[in-house]
Amino acid sequence: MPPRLSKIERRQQLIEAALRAFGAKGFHGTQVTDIIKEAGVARGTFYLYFDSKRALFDELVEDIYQRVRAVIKPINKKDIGKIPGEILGNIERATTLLLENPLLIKIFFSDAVGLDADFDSKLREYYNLILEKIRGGLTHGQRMGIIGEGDVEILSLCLMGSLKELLYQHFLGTHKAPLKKIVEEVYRIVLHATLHPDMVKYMRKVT
Amino acid sequence: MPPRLSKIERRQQLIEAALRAFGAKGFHGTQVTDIIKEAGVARGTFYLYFDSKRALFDELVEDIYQRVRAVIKPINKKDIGKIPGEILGNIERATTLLLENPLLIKIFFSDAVGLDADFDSKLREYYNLILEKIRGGLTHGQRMGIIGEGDVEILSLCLMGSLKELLYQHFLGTHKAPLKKIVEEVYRIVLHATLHPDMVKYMRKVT
Amino acid sequence: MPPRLSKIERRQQLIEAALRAFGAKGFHGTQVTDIIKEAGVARGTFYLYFDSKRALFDELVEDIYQRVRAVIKPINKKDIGKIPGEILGNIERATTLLLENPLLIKIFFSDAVGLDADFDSKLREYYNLILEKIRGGLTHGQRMGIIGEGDVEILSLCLMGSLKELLYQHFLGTHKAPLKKIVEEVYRIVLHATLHPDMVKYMRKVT
Amino acid sequence: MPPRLSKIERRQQLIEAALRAFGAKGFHGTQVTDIIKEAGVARGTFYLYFDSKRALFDELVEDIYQRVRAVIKPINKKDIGKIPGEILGNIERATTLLLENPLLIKIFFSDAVGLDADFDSKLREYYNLILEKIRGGLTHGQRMGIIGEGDVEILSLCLMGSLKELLYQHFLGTHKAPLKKIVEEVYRIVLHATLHPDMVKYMRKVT
DNA sequence: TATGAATGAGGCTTCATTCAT
DNA sequence: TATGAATGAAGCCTCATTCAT
Repeated sequence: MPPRLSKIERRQQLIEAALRAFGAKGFHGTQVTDIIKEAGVARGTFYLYFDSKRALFDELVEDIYQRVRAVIKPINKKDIGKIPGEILGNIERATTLLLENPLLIKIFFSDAVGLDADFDSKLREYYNLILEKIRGGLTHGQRMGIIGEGDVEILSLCLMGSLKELLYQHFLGTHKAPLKKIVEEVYRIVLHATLHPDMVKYMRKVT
Repeated sequence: MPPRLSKIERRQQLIEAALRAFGAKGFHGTQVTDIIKEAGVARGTFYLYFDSKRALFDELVEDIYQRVRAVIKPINKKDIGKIPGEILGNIERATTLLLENPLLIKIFFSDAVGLDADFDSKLREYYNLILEKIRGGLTHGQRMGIIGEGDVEILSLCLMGSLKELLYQHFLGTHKAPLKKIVEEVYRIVLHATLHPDMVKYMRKVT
Repeated sequence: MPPRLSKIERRQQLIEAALRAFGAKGFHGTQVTDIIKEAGVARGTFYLYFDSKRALFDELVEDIYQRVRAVIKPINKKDIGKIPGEILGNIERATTLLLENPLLIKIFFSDAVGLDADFDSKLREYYNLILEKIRGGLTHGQRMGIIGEGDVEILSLCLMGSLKELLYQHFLGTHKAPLKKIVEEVYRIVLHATLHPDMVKYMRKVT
Repeated sequence: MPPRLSKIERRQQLIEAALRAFGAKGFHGTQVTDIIKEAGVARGTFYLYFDSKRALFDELVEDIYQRVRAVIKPINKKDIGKIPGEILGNIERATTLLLENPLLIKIFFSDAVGLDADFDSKLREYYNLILEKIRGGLTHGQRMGIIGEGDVEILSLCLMGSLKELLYQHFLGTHKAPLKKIVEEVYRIVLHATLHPDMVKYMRKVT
């Protein structure tokens, strides 16, 4: 009775159902029953496409991570004047991606946290890869005199933490500012907190 | 075998065992069995002190929250010159508390997240209360010309997010800077990101 | 191993296993384990068909009650001469039903008694509905001069009590008279205890 | 702190507490905790006086049984004219005893039923002893021409069933007729149902 | 490929009883 | 004799996964 779908479509259908279910109730709060009801398939069908509930979740998280990475472009360090704009672009694209897919935020920032030791270390790895990009940018910027003094380690954590918090609170509905506003403000804060005083002129231009 | 401890001590013993267990394996990963083994008491004893595994966890989280709140002192807004120092004090005390009790961080930032809808909303409430303090301080600061322009809502989220991230990464072991260093750096960033340019002279004094 | 049975059959199989188990050991003496062993299914299967051990028991009792009610027909009060025969028919049908299903008796009269306050009040309700029928019949009979004087309330309780006791003792094996004998004798007693002296001629006819 | 009581008083205190507790919630619904709270003693104290919750319950039931037996006097079969009065006396005393101690009814008729196979057979024994008395009286009465024809076995079960039902419903509150009324009516029914027609004149005298 | 009934290990909680003080 | 903290066997229910059709 469920319209015959190709293997890929059926798989996608299950992934989307799981996304909604995990997003709504978290990993532990979601039962396989919830997912198959949402997808409108039988229990056995689920295991035709995924090895386990956990395997599906892992896949979901990995996918989210890849999508985030994909929108973060390396910054062209040759042209100083363009750097702020490129940073801004990265922030904007990542933020847009996640804000447009609130469930991704919920799952990545909340369900995926504290699942178990194995998973936590994988998650840490993900964050580290993103952090490295930020760190790399900052270090480079300091060497070039764009970025002001300060501990790059800590600074990058603060940047990531800020972004995570903004996204998470946005998802929670506590703070429903429009995307554009968020991006602008984050950008302003980031630059204030990081830019070398002499660079403020570039900053103004962009904002 | 051990009616050696007073009721209060036994309770404390269980709380500490639970703290370790939850900290190590998260709420779902921790069985009552783990807690009682850790504490060295019988199964029934656990339920003599707590209604359920969940009730104990709730108590733990509530307790952490209360301890954090307790170290955050209201800022005396009369003496402008002292404000940065008082902010610094708050950051320092909260940070110290959590860094000295890494399990608190793990539980509050990770296990407690995404547990279920009910709990999430309670957690959100907690964060809101802390956010309100930050927001209040920033707003007041702006009116007095201490804090620069910018969206207070977003700024406060960034500040909290930064702190959370630093603490969490510290717990994860990714970033094991000494307490003093963290506090200083956070303070520097916070002020850079928030202070009105004219206030920089006060900032220098403190750092 | 057995997806041999239809959902309805499996359900019935479980009901019968439960009937035997409850009949043999009472509600508290019966574990879910007993029922599933008796039925030869796995633990989870039980909960596939019933919400809980208690829910199954409730259903059983409700079902017994419905079956008893179903055999008790309203008495046609137009034809005086037929009334005794119709009363006799009701007694006979109810008695037959229960004697043929001794476990029903055990469960309804014994296991179900004193289970808890909620259940007791439901049971009371059941008995009241049956009592009302008896009371109604007696009152009507008195108005028509068929039934002799006497407190209808008390009389109806005695009638029901007599029947309950006979059935229960029959189940206990204390008194294993054949069904026909029991029905006749009950009928005789009931009529002696209730009939108006002038009605004795009708009574003789039937017996 | 509980006023020093003699062993016997403390025991009695526990028995009364248990009577109330069992009466209110049944055997299974009553926890040792309920009894000791009601009695105001410590947990260990309970086991100083009774081997187990069950042992206490058994004792209670045995005691009820003895008290009922004690009020049922043998009937002097010499003087025909006095027999109805003596029967009436027995009914009256037994009824009075139980109606004055509603908890006894609840426990004996409800909690004690269906407890387990062992107990059920003991209970059956009790009832048999009482039934034997009734049966004996009826048989004797038939031989002397006082009691009419009919199966004594069945008749005696009906009598006991009637009494049990009246008492039970009285306890349940469904039927709160005054003691005197109940006794009279039962007596009337019993005699109607059992007496030889020629004996009606004696009956009238007593009522 | 799809179904959904069946499985059973796993985990939570209860409560009668014990025992050190 | 009294206490009450501690015990742990027992029992209920859940839910991810399997498998016969």
